[in-house]
Amino acid sequence: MAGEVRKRMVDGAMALLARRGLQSTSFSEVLAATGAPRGSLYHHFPGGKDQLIGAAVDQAGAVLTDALETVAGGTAEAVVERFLAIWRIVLTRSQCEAGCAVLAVTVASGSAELLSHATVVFRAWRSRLADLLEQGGLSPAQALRLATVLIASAEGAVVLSRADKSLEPFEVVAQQLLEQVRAIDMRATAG
Amino acid sequence: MAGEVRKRMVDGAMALLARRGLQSTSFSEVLAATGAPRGSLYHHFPGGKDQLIGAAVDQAGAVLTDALETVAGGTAEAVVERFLAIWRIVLTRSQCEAGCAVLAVTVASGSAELLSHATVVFRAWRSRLADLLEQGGLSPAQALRLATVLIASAEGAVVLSRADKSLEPFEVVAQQLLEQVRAIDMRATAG
DNA sequence: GTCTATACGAAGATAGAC
DNA sequence: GTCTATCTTCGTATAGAC
Repeated sequence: MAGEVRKRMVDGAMALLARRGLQSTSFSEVLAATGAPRGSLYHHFPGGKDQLIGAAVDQAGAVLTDALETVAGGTAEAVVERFLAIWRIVLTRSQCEAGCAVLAVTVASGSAELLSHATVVFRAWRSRLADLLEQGGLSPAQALRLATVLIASAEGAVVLSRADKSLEPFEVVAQQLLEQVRAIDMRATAG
Repeated sequence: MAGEVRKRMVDGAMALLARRGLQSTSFSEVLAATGAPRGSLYHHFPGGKDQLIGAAVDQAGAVLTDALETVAGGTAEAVVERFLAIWRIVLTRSQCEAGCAVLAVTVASGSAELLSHATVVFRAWRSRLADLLEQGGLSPAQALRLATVLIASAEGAVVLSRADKSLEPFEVVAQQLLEQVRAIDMRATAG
């Protein structure tokens, strides 16, 4: 297939971004991690590294939104649980050595164009999460607020757990977020 | 003074880490940003770049804990407000282009030794914040939980605001954190 | 304690053969 | 579409004069 090698490269870049940051996500590392041929790099990515990283950020965005679709139509609590579960998997699978590729690019972005990819992905997450939470019973305003808090808290919690090499900070934050959505649900049900 | 040049270098490294990440915090950039003499680098930091970055992370930790001391003895709400105000200043002063130096190192750490500096700083923040919140009226367990949530949420919110080039995501999260500490306070007062 | 010069390697990017 | 070879730039690190 035509896009086979390209996909391997994007996957590799995404994984490296999440684990080691923008600096270490070099062409050599991507090729070593994927076994992709070096000669294909500028064939698939004539724009060079920025194009490869941009594609990796976009894909990281799509992977998460896709993973969220399994709870479309569920309760707000189920949406929060699903979102947290995704990040918990990232941490556990990597022994707390990997995190978010989009965050990694945001805090180390060399070019404005690359940063704009991260901007778009975060906005898309926020927007989709808000939709799902609204479907789950929250008011539009509540849904948008909670979506923002959810992304910020989870991203920060993942960083703390990486620094601590322990799930504990993440679980403390996860617990708090679940209590929060339950409290909103209760108020909505009561009101 | 003996430590004058060294301090300028650490300050410059800290600022660059917060704004552009670990990759762009090169010796050349640090020297260009500080006007410090190149010949002094390995005199003050025989351990090379890791030692300089390690010192910058340590100092970033100290800067925040120092800034928190002004609310020692205040209410839990005042502690939260102060912590948020510190990050708000980082964002506003930089037009949302700077964030946390410790986070930057955590997600791009090249060496285990460097990561351990970040580990220590995050733990120190958490511990000191929990102390202050406990002094402000929270139970020890509540204080530790809120300190963790506070750091995670603020760190994540700063990243979102950087990606969005807008204070809005940060303010949404800040509002939520303030409501949270007020709710705990009320329960404590009522109970 | 500071300076200049330089060695060394890594990374991004390009050229041209196959 | 892939490969090898190479060029340039940059960043870390060292040496040795002042």
